[in-house]
Amino acid sequence: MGTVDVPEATVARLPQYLRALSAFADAGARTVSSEALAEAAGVGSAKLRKDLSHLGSYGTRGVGYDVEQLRRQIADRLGQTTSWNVVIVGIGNLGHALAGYGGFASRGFRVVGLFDDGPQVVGEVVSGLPVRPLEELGEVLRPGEPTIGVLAVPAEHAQGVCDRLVAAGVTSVLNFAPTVLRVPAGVDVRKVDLASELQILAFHAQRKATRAVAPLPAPAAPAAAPLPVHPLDAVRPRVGEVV
Amino acid sequence: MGTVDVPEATVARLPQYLRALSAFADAGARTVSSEALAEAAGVGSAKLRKDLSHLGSYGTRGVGYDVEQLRRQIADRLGQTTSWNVVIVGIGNLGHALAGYGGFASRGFRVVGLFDDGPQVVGEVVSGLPVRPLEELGEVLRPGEPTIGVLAVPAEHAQGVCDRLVAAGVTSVLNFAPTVLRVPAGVDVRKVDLASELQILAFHAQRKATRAVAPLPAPAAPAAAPLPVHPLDAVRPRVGEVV
DNA sequence: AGGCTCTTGTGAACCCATGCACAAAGTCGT
DNA sequence: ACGACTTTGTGCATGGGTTCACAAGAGCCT
Repeated sequence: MGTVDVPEATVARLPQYLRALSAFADAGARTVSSEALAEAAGVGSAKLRKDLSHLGSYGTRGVGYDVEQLRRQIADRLGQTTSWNVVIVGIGNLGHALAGYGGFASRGFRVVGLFDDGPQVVGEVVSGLPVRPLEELGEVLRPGEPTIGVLAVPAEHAQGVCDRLVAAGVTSVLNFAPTVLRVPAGVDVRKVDLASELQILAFHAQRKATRAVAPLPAPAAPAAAPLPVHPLDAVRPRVGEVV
Repeated sequence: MGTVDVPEATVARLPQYLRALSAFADAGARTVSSEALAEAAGVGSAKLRKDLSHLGSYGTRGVGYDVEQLRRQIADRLGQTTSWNVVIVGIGNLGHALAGYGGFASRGFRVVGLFDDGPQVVGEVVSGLPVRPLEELGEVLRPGEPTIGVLAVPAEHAQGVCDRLVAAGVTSVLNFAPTVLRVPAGVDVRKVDLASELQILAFHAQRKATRAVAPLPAPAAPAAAPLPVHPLDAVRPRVGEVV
Protein backbone atom coordinates (compact mmCIF):
# COMPACT_ATOMS: atom_id res chain seq x y z
CA MET A 1 0.00 0.00 0.00
CA GLY A 2 1.26 3.40 0.78
CA THR A 3 4.91 2.64 1.12
CA VAL A 4 6.27 5.41 -1.02
CA ASP A 5 3.56 7.64 -2.37
CA VAL A 6 1.99 9.69 0.36
CA PRO A 7 0.08 12.68 -1.01
CA GLU A 8 1.40 16.03 0.04
CA ALA A 9 -1.90 17.08 1.56
CA THR A 10 -1.82 14.01 3.74
CA VAL A 11 1.72 14.68 4.89
CA ALA A 12 0.71 18.15 5.98
CA ARG A 13 -1.93 16.64 8.25
CA LEU A 14 0.18 13.95 9.83
CA PRO A 15 1.56 16.27 12.53
CA GLN A 16 -2.01 17.13 13.47
CA TYR A 17 -2.91 13.49 13.82
CA LEU A 18 0.20 12.78 15.79
CA ARG A 19 -0.62 15.50 18.25
CA ALA A 20 -4.17 14.33 18.66
CA LEU A 21 -2.98 10.78 19.17
CA SER A 22 -0.59 11.87 21.86
CA ALA A 23 -3.44 13.57 23.63
CA PHE A 24 -5.47 10.38 23.49
CA ALA A 25 -2.53 8.41 24.77
CA ASP A 26 -2.18 10.81 27.68
CA ALA A 27 -5.82 10.38 28.46
CA GLY A 28 -5.19 6.67 28.76
CA ALA A 29 -7.09 5.59 25.68
CA ARG A 30 -5.86 2.35 24.18
CA THR A 31 -7.87 2.52 20.99
CA VAL A 32 -9.53 5.34 19.13
CA SER A 33 -12.08 5.43 16.36
CA SER A 34 -11.57 7.41 13.20
CA GLU A 35 -14.56 9.48 14.20
CA ALA A 36 -13.08 10.49 17.55
CA LEU A 37 -9.60 11.06 16.19
CA ALA A 38 -10.90 13.11 13.31
CA GLU A 39 -12.94 15.21 15.69
CA ALA A 40 -9.87 15.91 17.79
CA ALA A 41 -7.78 16.74 14.76
CA GLY A 42 -10.43 18.95 13.25
CA VAL A 43 -10.96 17.04 10.02
CA GLY A 44 -13.60 14.76 8.56
CA SER A 45 -13.48 11.09 9.49
CA ALA A 46 -13.46 9.90 5.89
CA LYS A 47 -10.47 12.07 5.14
CA LEU A 48 -8.67 10.75 8.16
CA ARG A 49 -9.27 7.14 7.19
CA LYS A 50 -8.09 7.74 3.67
CA ASP A 51 -5.00 9.51 4.94
CA LEU A 52 -4.15 6.64 7.23
CA SER A 53 -4.78 4.13 4.50
CA HIS A 54 -2.12 5.91 2.46
CA LEU A 55 0.54 4.96 4.90
CA GLY A 56 -0.72 1.44 5.09
CA SER A 57 -1.49 1.45 8.77
CA TYR A 58 -4.07 -0.98 9.87
CA GLY A 59 -6.86 -0.39 12.30
CA THR A 60 -9.27 -3.14 13.23
CA ARG A 61 -12.82 -2.88 12.02
CA GLY A 62 -15.41 -2.60 14.64
CA VAL A 63 -12.82 -1.35 17.11
CA GLY A 64 -10.71 1.47 15.78
CA TYR A 65 -6.99 2.14 15.80
CA ASP A 66 -4.51 1.11 18.43
CA VAL A 67 -3.41 4.45 19.81
CA GLU A 68 0.13 3.53 20.68
CA GLN A 69 0.80 1.60 17.50
CA LEU A 70 -0.58 4.31 15.27
CA ARG A 71 1.29 6.98 17.17
CA ARG A 72 4.54 5.16 16.67
CA GLN A 73 3.68 4.50 13.04
CA ILE A 74 3.13 8.16 12.24
CA ALA A 75 6.03 9.35 14.36
CA ASP A 76 8.24 6.99 12.41
CA ARG A 77 7.00 8.32 9.11
CA LEU A 78 7.65 11.88 10.21
CA GLY A 79 11.19 10.97 11.10
CA GLN A 80 10.67 11.51 14.77
CA THR A 81 12.55 8.38 15.67
CA THR A 82 15.78 9.99 14.62
CA SER A 83 17.04 13.23 16.07
CA TRP A 84 17.28 16.13 13.65
CA ASN A 85 19.75 18.90 14.03
CA VAL A 86 18.53 22.42 13.55
CA VAL A 87 20.54 25.55 13.00
CA ILE A 88 18.93 28.96 13.27
CA VAL A 89 20.39 31.85 11.32
CA GLY A 90 19.40 35.36 12.27
CA ILE A 91 19.06 35.90 15.99
CA GLY A 92 16.77 38.90 16.05
CA ASN A 93 13.38 39.00 17.66
CA LEU A 94 12.14 35.97 15.83
CA GLY A 95 15.39 34.06 16.09
CA HIS A 96 15.32 34.49 19.84
CA ALA A 97 11.81 33.18 19.99
CA LEU A 98 12.60 30.18 17.83
CA ALA A 99 15.73 29.36 19.81
CA GLY A 100 13.64 29.21 22.95
CA TYR A 101 10.69 27.38 21.47
CA GLY A 102 9.98 24.28 23.51
CA GLY A 103 7.93 22.62 20.81
CA PHE A 104 11.02 21.76 18.81
CA ALA A 105 12.92 19.75 21.37
CA SER A 106 9.86 17.75 22.31
CA ARG A 107 9.53 16.50 18.76
CA GLY A 108 13.02 15.33 18.13
CA PHE A 109 14.49 18.58 16.86
CA ARG A 110 17.69 19.62 18.52
CA VAL A 111 18.88 23.18 18.04
CA VAL A 112 22.61 22.80 17.63
CA GLY A 113 23.67 26.21 16.45
CA LEU A 114 22.68 29.86 16.42
CA PHE A 115 24.23 32.17 13.86
CA ASP A 116 24.23 35.84 13.11
CA ASP A 117 26.60 38.33 11.62
CA GLY A 118 25.62 41.32 13.72
CA PRO A 119 28.62 42.28 15.85
CA GLN A 120 26.44 43.12 18.81
CA VAL A 121 24.67 39.76 18.78
CA VAL A 122 27.59 37.42 18.21
CA GLY A 123 28.82 36.03 21.48
CA GLU A 124 25.56 36.50 23.28
CA VAL A 125 24.19 33.35 24.85
CA VAL A 126 20.59 32.59 23.90
CA SER A 127 18.77 29.67 25.47
CA GLY A 128 22.04 28.12 26.48
CA LEU A 129 23.71 28.39 23.09
CA PRO A 130 26.26 30.98 22.02
CA VAL A 131 25.52 33.00 18.91
CA ARG A 132 28.29 32.38 16.42
CA PRO A 133 29.36 34.20 13.30
CA LEU A 134 28.19 32.71 10.04
CA GLU A 135 31.70 31.65 9.13
CA GLU A 136 31.60 28.90 11.72
CA LEU A 137 28.71 27.14 10.01
CA GLY A 138 30.96 24.37 8.83
CA GLU A 139 32.13 23.59 12.34
CA VAL A 140 28.64 22.81 13.48
CA LEU A 141 27.26 20.93 10.51
CA ARG A 142 28.19 17.28 10.52
CA PRO A 143 28.06 15.84 7.01
CA GLY A 144 26.54 12.60 8.17
CA GLU A 145 23.81 14.08 10.33
CA PRO A 146 20.69 15.46 8.72
CA THR A 147 20.35 19.14 9.48
CA ILE A 148 17.55 21.59 8.93
CA GLY A 149 18.34 25.26 8.46
CA VAL A 150 15.97 27.92 9.76
CA LEU A 151 16.19 31.37 8.23
CA ALA A 152 15.10 34.24 10.41
CA VAL A 153 17.09 36.95 8.69
CA PRO A 154 15.83 40.06 6.91
CA ALA A 155 14.64 39.53 3.36
CA GLU A 156 17.69 41.14 1.77
CA HIS A 157 20.05 38.60 3.28
CA ALA A 158 17.88 35.54 2.96
CA GLN A 159 19.13 34.36 -0.42
CA GLY A 160 22.75 34.86 0.48
CA VAL A 161 22.47 33.02 3.75
CA CYS A 162 20.47 30.28 2.08
CA ASP A 163 23.22 29.79 -0.46
CA ARG A 164 25.75 29.39 2.30
CA LEU A 165 23.55 26.87 4.08
CA VAL A 166 23.14 24.86 0.91
CA ALA A 167 26.84 25.06 0.21
CA ALA A 168 27.43 23.67 3.68
CA GLY A 169 25.25 20.69 2.89
CA VAL A 170 21.85 21.64 4.22
CA THR A 171 19.04 20.18 2.14
CA SER A 172 16.02 21.32 4.18
CA VAL A 173 15.29 24.96 4.83
CA LEU A 174 12.52 26.67 6.74
CA ASN A 175 12.31 30.26 5.57
CA PHE A 176 10.72 33.02 7.61
CA ALA A 177 11.92 35.81 5.36
CA PRO A 178 9.38 37.18 2.92
CA THR A 179 11.35 36.23 -0.16
CA VAL A 180 11.37 33.53 -2.78
CA LEU A 181 14.47 31.44 -2.40
CA ARG A 182 16.29 29.90 -5.34
CA VAL A 183 17.75 26.57 -4.45
CA PRO A 184 19.23 23.76 -6.50
CA ALA A 185 17.14 20.68 -7.09
CA GLY A 186 17.10 18.31 -4.18
CA VAL A 187 16.81 21.04 -1.58
CA ASP A 188 13.48 21.45 0.16
CA VAL A 189 12.24 24.87 1.15
CA ARG A 190 9.18 25.64 3.20
CA LYS A 191 8.10 29.17 3.80
CA VAL A 192 6.30 30.77 6.70
CA ASP A 193 5.20 34.32 6.04
CA LEU A 194 3.66 35.97 9.06
CA ALA A 195 2.48 39.09 7.29
CA SER A 196 0.88 37.04 4.53
CA GLU A 197 -1.23 35.20 7.04
CA LEU A 198 -2.59 38.46 8.33
CA GLN A 199 -3.22 39.66 4.80
CA ILE A 200 -5.20 36.56 3.98
CA LEU A 201 -7.26 37.04 7.10
CA ALA A 202 -7.81 40.64 6.13
CA PHE A 203 -9.00 39.59 2.71
CA HIS A 204 -11.65 37.34 4.17
CA ALA A 205 -12.63 39.85 6.80
CA GLN A 206 -13.12 42.49 4.14
CA ARG A 207 -15.16 40.09 2.07
CA LYS A 208 -17.32 39.31 5.07
CA ALA A 209 -17.85 42.98 5.72
CA THR A 210 -18.82 43.89 2.18
CA ARG A 211 -20.97 40.77 1.89
CA ALA A 212 -22.91 41.73 4.96
CA VAL A 213 -23.68 45.18 3.65
CA ALA A 214 -23.95 44.98 -0.08
CA PRO A 215 -25.72 42.06 -1.76
CA LEU A 216 -28.81 40.78 -0.03
CA PRO A 217 -30.08 42.86 2.85
CA ALA A 218 -31.09 39.77 4.77
CA PRO A 219 -30.12 40.53 8.32
CA ALA A 220 -30.51 37.78 10.90
CA ALA A 221 -31.81 35.33 8.33
CA PRO A 222 -33.12 32.30 10.16
CA ALA A 223 -31.49 28.90 9.96
CA ALA A 224 -33.77 28.01 7.07
CA ALA A 225 -31.11 28.63 4.47
CA PRO A 226 -27.85 27.06 5.59
CA LEU A 227 -25.20 29.06 3.84
CA PRO A 228 -22.02 27.56 5.28
CA VAL A 229 -19.98 29.60 2.93
CA HIS A 230 -16.39 28.80 2.49
CA PRO A 231 -14.42 25.63 3.03
CA LEU A 232 -12.06 27.26 5.46
CA ASP A 233 -14.65 26.73 8.15
CA ALA A 234 -14.42 23.01 7.69
CA VAL A 235 -14.05 22.75 11.42
CA ARG A 236 -17.38 22.13 12.97
CA PRO A 237 -18.27 25.21 14.92
CA ARG A 238 -19.31 25.01 18.49
CA VAL A 239 -22.33 27.22 18.39
CA GLY A 240 -23.76 28.79 21.45
CA GLU A 241 -20.42 28.82 23.14
CA VAL A 242 -19.87 32.52 23.14
CA VAL A 243 -21.36 35.64 21.66
CA MET B 1 -15.25 38.87 -14.14
CA GLY B 2 -14.05 37.71 -10.79
CA THR B 3 -15.84 40.14 -8.59
CA VAL B 4 -16.85 37.84 -5.80
CA ASP B 5 -15.46 34.36 -6.21
CA VAL B 6 -11.73 34.32 -5.78
CA PRO B 7 -10.41 30.80 -5.24
CA GLU B 8 -8.74 30.23 -1.92
CA ALA B 9 -5.50 29.09 -3.53
CA THR B 10 -5.36 32.36 -5.42
CA VAL B 11 -5.93 34.43 -2.31
CA ALA B 12 -3.02 32.71 -0.63
CA ARG B 13 -0.76 33.83 -3.45
CA LEU B 14 -1.88 37.45 -3.65
CA PRO B 15 0.51 38.61 -0.91
CA GLN B 16 3.35 37.08 -2.89
CA TYR B 17 2.35 38.94 -5.99
CA LEU B 18 1.95 42.14 -4.08
CA ARG B 19 5.41 41.87 -2.69
CA ALA B 20 6.91 41.15 -6.07
CA LEU B 21 5.03 44.07 -7.55
CA SER B 22 6.37 46.39 -4.90
CA ALA B 23 9.85 45.25 -5.77
CA PHE B 24 9.24 46.04 -9.42
CA ALA B 25 7.80 49.40 -8.51
CA ASP B 26 10.87 50.17 -6.41
CA ALA B 27 13.06 49.24 -9.32
CA GLY B 28 11.23 51.82 -11.40
CA ALA B 29 9.44 49.46 -13.76
CA ARG B 30 6.21 50.83 -15.17
CA THR B 31 4.95 47.63 -16.72
CA VAL B 32 5.72 44.00 -16.10
CA SER B 33 4.97 40.86 -18.06
CA SER B 34 3.31 37.85 -16.49
CA GLU B 35 6.46 35.93 -17.21
CA ALA B 36 8.67 38.33 -15.27
CA LEU B 37 6.25 38.75 -12.40
CA ALA B 38 5.72 35.02 -12.11
CA GLU B 39 9.45 34.50 -12.07
CA ALA B 40 9.80 36.98 -9.23
CA ALA B 41 6.96 35.44 -7.28
CA GLY B 42 8.19 31.92 -7.79
CA VAL B 43 5.18 30.55 -9.67
CA GLY B 44 4.33 29.59 -13.21
CA SER B 45 3.25 32.34 -15.57
CA ALA B 46 0.03 30.60 -16.57
CA LYS B 47 -0.98 30.28 -12.96
CA LEU B 48 -0.26 33.93 -12.38
CA ARG B 49 -2.37 35.03 -15.32
CA LYS B 50 -5.27 32.88 -14.24
CA ASP B 51 -5.01 34.20 -10.72
CA LEU B 52 -5.07 37.78 -11.92
CA SER B 53 -7.95 37.06 -14.23
CA HIS B 54 -9.93 35.93 -11.21
CA LEU B 55 -9.88 39.38 -9.76
CA GLY B 56 -10.72 40.90 -13.10
CA SER B 57 -7.65 43.00 -13.44
CA TYR B 58 -6.72 43.95 -16.92
CA GLY B 59 -3.32 43.87 -18.40
CA THR B 60 -2.71 44.91 -21.97
CA ARG B 61 -1.78 42.27 -24.48
CA GLY B 62 1.56 42.64 -26.05
CA VAL B 63 2.71 44.83 -23.16
CA GLY B 64 2.01 43.36 -19.77
CA TYR B 65 0.52 44.75 -16.59
CA ASP B 66 0.76 48.30 -15.33
CA VAL B 67 2.79 47.86 -12.18
CA GLU B 68 1.25 50.66 -10.17
CA GLN B 69 -2.32 49.92 -11.16
CA LEU B 70 -2.00 46.22 -10.46
CA ARG B 71 -0.29 46.87 -7.17
CA ARG B 72 -3.10 49.11 -6.07
CA GLN B 73 -5.65 46.62 -7.33
CA ILE B 74 -4.25 43.76 -5.27
CA ALA B 75 -3.57 45.91 -2.24
CA ASP B 76 -7.16 46.96 -2.33
CA ARG B 77 -8.39 43.39 -2.51
CA LEU B 78 -6.22 42.43 0.43
CA GLY B 79 -7.73 45.21 2.47
CA GLN B 80 -4.51 47.12 2.67
CA THR B 81 -6.22 50.40 1.99
CA THR B 82 -7.81 50.29 5.39
CA SER B 83 -5.86 49.99 8.60
CA TRP B 84 -6.39 46.83 10.59
CA ASN B 85 -6.03 46.64 14.32
CA VAL B 86 -4.13 43.72 15.75
CA VAL B 87 -4.06 42.47 19.31
CA ILE B 88 -1.49 39.95 20.44
CA VAL B 89 -2.30 37.65 23.33
CA GLY B 90 0.54 35.83 25.03
CA ILE B 91 3.68 37.87 25.36
CA GLY B 92 6.25 35.13 25.71
CA ASN B 93 9.16 34.64 23.38
CA LEU B 94 7.01 34.53 20.30
CA GLY B 95 4.68 37.30 21.42
CA HIS B 96 7.68 39.54 21.93
CA ALA B 97 8.91 38.77 18.46
CA LEU B 98 5.53 39.40 16.89
CA ALA B 99 5.08 42.66 18.76
CA GLY B 100 8.34 43.89 17.36
CA TYR B 101 7.92 42.56 13.85
CA GLY B 102 8.24 45.38 11.39
CA GLY B 103 6.53 43.56 8.57
CA PHE B 104 3.14 44.15 10.13
CA ALA B 105 3.15 47.90 10.31
CA SER B 106 4.42 48.25 6.78
CA ARG B 107 1.36 46.44 5.47
CA GLY B 108 -1.35 48.31 7.22
CA PHE B 109 -1.51 46.28 10.41
CA ARG B 110 -1.35 48.29 13.59
CA VAL B 111 -0.65 46.46 16.83
CA VAL B 112 -2.94 48.15 19.30
CA GLY B 113 -2.77 45.88 22.29
CA LEU B 114 -0.60 43.30 24.02
CA PHE B 115 -2.16 40.96 26.56
CA ASP B 116 -1.01 38.34 28.98
CA ASP B 117 -2.09 36.99 32.33
CA GLY B 118 1.32 36.22 33.74
CA PRO B 119 1.83 38.53 36.73
CA GLN B 120 5.48 39.09 35.91
CA VAL B 121 4.77 40.12 32.33
CA VAL B 122 1.83 42.42 32.84
CA GLY B 123 2.98 45.99 33.01
CA GLU B 124 6.15 45.40 31.08
CA VAL B 125 6.49 47.64 28.06
CA VAL B 126 7.20 45.79 24.82
CA SER B 127 7.90 47.67 21.62
CA GLY B 128 6.31 50.78 23.06
CA LEU B 129 3.13 49.12 24.26
CA PRO B 130 2.30 48.09 27.80
CA VAL B 131 1.31 44.48 28.40
CA ARG B 132 -2.18 44.45 29.85
CA PRO B 133 -4.16 41.78 31.68
CA LEU B 134 -6.66 39.91 29.59
CA GLU B 135 -9.57 41.54 31.38
CA GLU B 136 -8.88 44.81 29.64
CA LEU B 137 -9.54 43.35 26.21
CA GLY B 138 -12.81 45.18 25.93
CA GLU B 139 -11.17 48.53 26.51
CA VAL B 140 -8.98 48.16 23.47
CA LEU B 141 -11.36 46.59 21.00
CA ARG B 142 -13.51 49.13 19.24
CA PRO B 143 -16.69 47.53 17.94
CA GLY B 144 -16.60 49.49 14.73
CA GLU B 145 -13.01 48.81 13.83
CA PRO B 146 -12.01 45.47 12.37
CA THR B 147 -9.56 43.71 14.63
CA ILE B 148 -7.45 40.62 14.18
CA GLY B 149 -6.47 38.57 17.19
CA VAL B 150 -3.13 36.81 17.33
CA LEU B 151 -2.77 33.89 19.71
CA ALA B 152 0.73 33.19 20.99
CA VAL B 153 -0.24 31.37 24.16
CA PRO B 154 0.48 27.78 25.19
CA ALA B 155 -1.80 25.15 23.74
CA GLU B 156 -3.78 24.60 26.93
CA HIS B 157 -4.96 28.17 27.08
CA ALA B 158 -5.55 28.73 23.40
CA GLN B 159 -9.19 27.71 23.30
CA GLY B 160 -10.07 29.72 26.37
CA VAL B 161 -8.36 32.85 25.14
CA CYS B 162 -9.89 32.39 21.72
CA ASP B 163 -13.34 32.23 23.25
CA ARG B 164 -12.72 35.50 25.03
CA LEU B 165 -11.50 37.12 21.84
CA VAL B 166 -14.56 35.97 19.97
CA ALA B 167 -16.80 37.11 22.79
CA ALA B 168 -15.18 40.52 22.52
CA GLY B 169 -16.09 40.68 18.85
CA VAL B 170 -12.99 39.44 17.07
CA THR B 171 -13.83 37.54 13.88
CA SER B 172 -10.33 36.88 12.56
CA VAL B 173 -7.80 34.88 14.51
CA LEU B 174 -4.24 33.88 13.76
CA ASN B 175 -3.33 30.94 15.93
CA PHE B 176 0.24 29.97 16.74
CA ALA B 177 -0.70 27.42 19.36
CA PRO B 178 -0.64 23.80 18.24
CA THR B 179 -4.31 23.19 18.85
CA VAL B 180 -7.50 22.98 16.89
CA LEU B 181 -9.72 25.89 17.78
CA ARG B 182 -13.49 25.64 17.84
CA VAL B 183 -15.12 28.83 16.78
CA PRO B 184 -18.65 29.75 15.84
CA ALA B 185 -19.48 30.15 12.18
CA GLY B 186 -18.43 33.48 10.79
CA VAL B 187 -15.10 33.52 12.57
CA ASP B 188 -11.99 32.89 10.50
CA VAL B 189 -9.07 31.02 11.96
CA ARG B 190 -5.70 30.53 10.38
CA LYS B 191 -3.09 28.39 12.00
CA VAL B 192 0.67 28.58 11.93
CA ASP B 193 2.38 25.61 13.48
CA LEU B 194 6.12 25.98 13.64
CA ALA B 195 6.85 22.46 14.77
CA SER B 196 4.66 21.02 12.02
CA GLU B 197 6.69 22.78 9.40
CA LEU B 198 9.83 21.15 10.67
CA GLN B 199 8.09 17.80 10.81
CA ILE B 200 7.02 18.09 7.21
CA LEU B 201 10.55 18.97 6.21
CA ALA B 202 11.78 16.00 8.19
CA PHE B 203 9.36 13.74 6.38
CA HIS B 204 10.68 14.77 3.01
CA ALA B 205 14.27 14.65 4.15
CA GLN B 206 13.80 11.15 5.41
CA ARG B 207 12.18 10.14 2.17
CA LYS B 208 15.08 11.60 0.25
CA ALA B 209 17.55 9.75 2.42
CA THR B 210 15.92 6.36 2.13
CA ARG B 211 15.36 6.84 -1.58
CA ALA B 212 19.02 7.60 -2.12
CA VAL B 213 20.35 4.71 -0.11
CA ALA B 214 17.97 1.85 -0.65
CA PRO B 215 14.90 1.60 -2.83
CA LEU B 216 14.05 -1.35 -0.64
CA PRO B 217 12.94 -0.88 2.97
CA ALA B 218 15.83 -0.14 5.26
CA PRO B 219 14.96 -1.30 8.78
CA ALA B 220 17.17 1.02 10.74
CA ALA B 221 15.21 0.95 13.97
CA PRO B 222 13.09 -2.17 14.19
CA ALA B 223 11.70 -2.68 17.64
CA ALA B 224 10.21 -0.31 20.16
CA ALA B 225 12.32 2.73 20.73
CA PRO B 226 11.97 4.17 24.24
CA LEU B 227 11.70 7.72 23.07
CA PRO B 228 11.20 10.48 25.56
CA VAL B 229 7.59 11.00 24.63
CA HIS B 230 6.32 14.29 25.88
CA PRO B 231 2.99 14.35 24.13
CA LEU B 232 1.57 17.80 24.19
CA ASP B 233 4.77 19.56 24.96
CA ALA B 234 6.37 18.46 28.13
CA VAL B 235 7.22 21.38 30.31
CA ARG B 236 4.92 24.30 30.10
CA PRO B 237 6.08 27.60 31.47
CA ARG B 238 3.83 30.32 32.75
CA VAL B 239 0.98 31.64 30.71
CA GLY B 240 2.19 33.19 27.57
CA GLU B 241 5.78 32.15 27.86
CA VAL B 242 6.46 30.37 24.62
CA VAL B 243 3.85 28.97 22.37
C1' DA C 1 -2.28 49.45 -44.09
C1' DG C 2 -0.31 45.18 -43.50
C1' DG C 3 2.32 41.99 -41.45
C1' DC C 4 5.37 40.69 -37.49
C1' DT C 5 6.04 40.13 -32.75
C1' DC C 6 4.68 40.04 -28.27
C1' DT C 7 1.64 38.97 -24.38
C1' DT C 8 -2.71 38.36 -22.29
C1' DG C 9 -6.82 35.77 -21.26
C1' DT C 10 -9.05 31.41 -21.37
C1' DG C 11 -10.92 26.82 -23.09
C1' DA C 12 -9.85 22.24 -22.17
C1' DA C 13 -7.41 18.29 -20.33
C1' DC C 14 -5.44 16.56 -16.45
C1' DC C 15 -4.35 15.72 -11.68
C1' DC C 16 -5.06 15.88 -6.88
C1' DA C 17 -8.13 16.11 -3.07
C1' DT C 18 -12.55 15.78 -0.72
C1' DG C 19 -16.75 13.55 0.66
C1' DC C 20 -20.28 9.95 0.21
C1' DA C 21 -21.80 5.60 0.74
C1' DC C 22 -21.29 0.89 1.36
C1' DA C 23 -19.35 -3.76 1.50
C1' DA C 24 -15.99 -6.24 4.25
C1' DA C 25 -14.48 -7.45 8.64
C1' DG C 26 -14.33 -7.42 13.15
C1' DT C 27 -16.66 -7.44 18.25
C1' DC C 28 -20.32 -8.37 21.56
C1' DG C 29 -24.25 -10.50 23.59
C1' DT C 30 -27.11 -14.26 23.91
C1' DA D 1 -23.07 -20.31 16.68
C1' DC D 2 -25.30 -16.57 15.06
C1' DG D 3 -27.27 -12.26 14.43
C1' DA D 4 -26.96 -7.32 15.63
C1' DC D 5 -23.90 -3.72 15.86
C1' DT D 6 -19.73 -1.14 15.08
C1' DT D 7 -16.07 0.70 12.39
C1' DT D 8 -12.61 0.36 8.84
C1' DG D 9 -11.12 0.64 4.09
C1' DT D 10 -12.23 2.00 -0.46
C1' DG D 11 -14.74 2.66 -5.13
C1' DC D 12 -16.79 6.40 -7.12
C1' DA D 13 -18.43 10.85 -8.05
C1' DT D 14 -17.56 15.61 -7.54
C1' DG D 15 -14.99 19.69 -7.42
C1' DG D 16 -10.93 22.67 -7.23
C1' DG D 17 -6.51 23.72 -8.93
C1' DT D 18 -2.74 23.40 -12.26
C1' DT D 19 -0.90 23.19 -16.75
C1' DC D 20 -0.99 23.34 -21.72
C1' DA D 21 -1.81 25.42 -25.78
C1' DC D 22 -3.71 28.80 -28.59
C1' DA D 23 -6.77 32.36 -30.37
C1' DA D 24 -7.60 37.24 -29.66
C1' DG D 25 -5.83 41.64 -28.98
C1' DA D 26 -2.19 45.33 -28.74
C1' DG D 27 1.88 47.64 -30.15
C1' DC D 28 5.65 48.46 -33.66
C1' DC D 29 8.05 48.81 -37.95
C1' DT D 30 8.18 49.38 -42.73
